[in-house]
Amino acid sequence: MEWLNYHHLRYFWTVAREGSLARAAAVLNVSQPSISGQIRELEAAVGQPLFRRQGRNNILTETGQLVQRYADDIFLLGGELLNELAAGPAARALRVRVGLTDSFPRLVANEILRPLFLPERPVHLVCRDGKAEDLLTQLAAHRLDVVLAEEAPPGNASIRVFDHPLGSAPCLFAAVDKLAGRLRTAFPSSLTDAPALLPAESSPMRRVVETWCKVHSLRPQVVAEFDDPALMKVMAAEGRGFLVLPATAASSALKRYGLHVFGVAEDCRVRFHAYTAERRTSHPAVAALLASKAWLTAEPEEHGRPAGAGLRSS
Amino acid sequence: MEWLNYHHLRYFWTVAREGSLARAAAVLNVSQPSISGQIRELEAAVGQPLFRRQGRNNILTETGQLVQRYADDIFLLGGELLNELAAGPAARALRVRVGLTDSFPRLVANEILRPLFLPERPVHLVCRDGKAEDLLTQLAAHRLDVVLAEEAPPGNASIRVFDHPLGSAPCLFAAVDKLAGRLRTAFPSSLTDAPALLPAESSPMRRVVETWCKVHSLRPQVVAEFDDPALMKVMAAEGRGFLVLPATAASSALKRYGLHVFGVAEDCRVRFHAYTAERRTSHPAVAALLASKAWLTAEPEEHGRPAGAGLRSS
DNA sequence: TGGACAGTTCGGATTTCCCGAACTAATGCA
DNA sequence: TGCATTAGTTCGGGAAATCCGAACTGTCCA
Repeated sequence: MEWLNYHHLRYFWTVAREGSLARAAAVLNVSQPSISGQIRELEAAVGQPLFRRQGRNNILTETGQLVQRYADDIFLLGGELLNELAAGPAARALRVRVGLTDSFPRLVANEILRPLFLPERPVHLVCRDGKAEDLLTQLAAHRLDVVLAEEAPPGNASIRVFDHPLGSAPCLFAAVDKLAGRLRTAFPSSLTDAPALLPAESSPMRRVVETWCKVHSLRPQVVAEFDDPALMKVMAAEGRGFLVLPATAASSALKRYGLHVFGVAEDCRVRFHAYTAERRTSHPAVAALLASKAWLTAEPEEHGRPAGAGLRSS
Repeated sequence: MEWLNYHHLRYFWTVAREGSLARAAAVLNVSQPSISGQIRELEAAVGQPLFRRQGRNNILTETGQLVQRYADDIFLLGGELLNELAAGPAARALRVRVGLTDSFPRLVANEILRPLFLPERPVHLVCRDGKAEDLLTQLAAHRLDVVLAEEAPPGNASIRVFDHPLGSAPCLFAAVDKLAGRLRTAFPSSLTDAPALLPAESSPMRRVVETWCKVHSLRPQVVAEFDDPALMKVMAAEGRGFLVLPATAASSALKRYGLHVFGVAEDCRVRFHAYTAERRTSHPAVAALLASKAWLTAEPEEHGRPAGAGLRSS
């Protein structure tokens, strides 16, 4: 027996519930012999009797009870599905499946995803983490609706992906009060030899910062590097070094960990991208997400308008 | 649409998983047109498209995703059922469904049920509480294998039940140390005006005790009565009164609550009964249960062999 | 612009399912 | 004890579903 015959199973299940063939026949709008035959077939497939005749009524064998318990669940699910379908698509929560690259800043994601929560319709958000490569595979297989990343999608891939740049944010430099005070003067050159807590080598954020440092001839002392941004912030709160954050939505994180901004690098920008599998997504919530970029500091037309302790690229 | 067509659903599900009609056709050993047709029928039944053609491949619509999630669960269950059936009945845990009347002493039940745990085969015990009447209905409907009660089954019932007396146990009288010491002397006449914690009016245990008291012209002061034996014991531990327990397996309860036996009434016995729906049960574990009565104090041939502070019936 | 690929439509064959009629077994009542 | 009643089975023929191959349509890629 390769597959369960759900038709037979449904007849069996009805008989088990109703307690007799005759009643089941009435419920199913079908004649007794039909049911009798179908149950015989199911028993043949299972290889064991499901009912035992006890005088004039049928009682379930042990195997029958087992089958009944499964059938209960199976047909309960089927009923639920029908209910949901009958309710119509408008009543259902709109499902949005978002992939986040591991290094994608969580607070930025929070801001980007804000417009998903449309007023018209309840939303069911599914967030999956993963490496960019895996997420792209899932996107192509339509198991994700959109992927958020910090880079443009790799060109080499055989997978077809459409890129939607969401803009960029300048980097903030932050640390505990004491360290921040020391580094604030003469920023950014004060970073040389300053203790740094950086994202892991593999992350785009790290590459951006490294490049920027090289351009400005800065050589901070790397104290630690992290895959996990939360751990990084905890360490920063302990005063072990400064860290670099995208400006977007950084304030709540800073407050939470008691950190203070001591510099902004307008010309050191992280970029945020959304990938979709189709050029024009048909998913209304994703469309809303791509349309609304109000949350982001617009990319400046030209470099070098220092803000606060910002600086001009050479 | 009254019922989900699980045949159509399975085809749909396979296509959704495999990603294409052609691959699904190969997996299902069936031609493309068959699948195409079946899916069309499912879509007609659902009233909404499940797939949307995107260039040369099919992707799931929102509704399609919903259906897929349900189908995942449904066919997972079906697969599990087949696995269990293939493993054969010997490997499965033997399911025993026992009904306990609300007032049935839990510790006695524990002793009675001990022989269920057969060495040969794993057991899955299901214990249900309820009023005797409800339990009998369930027994008749073969939703229980055996019911444990403290009385013979009511004769009036139209339901056919077979009674298996399991024997009886004498009543113990227990209380906290201090109270027990006071009541031990001149037991049982010391019970008159002593503070009593008794089971609820409705329970057989209560009736047995009441009758016994009447026969011996004892009039304890009823302080409280309980449906819940655990609460009764807690109160007893507080020293609010004495309580009455069946002798069987009482020791652990007494130790747990710091209570001491100050009297035994050999002629005040609670009886234990098992009911089954058939005269000779075909359920091996239940048969084992009925066969083994070693746990019980045998009913004495004649009354009045005082044990400890026991007494002779007048 | 044509060939390869993926899926659909169509008519006819096959399998499964279903029904009514007749039959068997257990129960209940006289 | 015997007969009516209830519950289920067996057995044909007929209806419905499912299935297949062949021909057709649309998309992609070279």
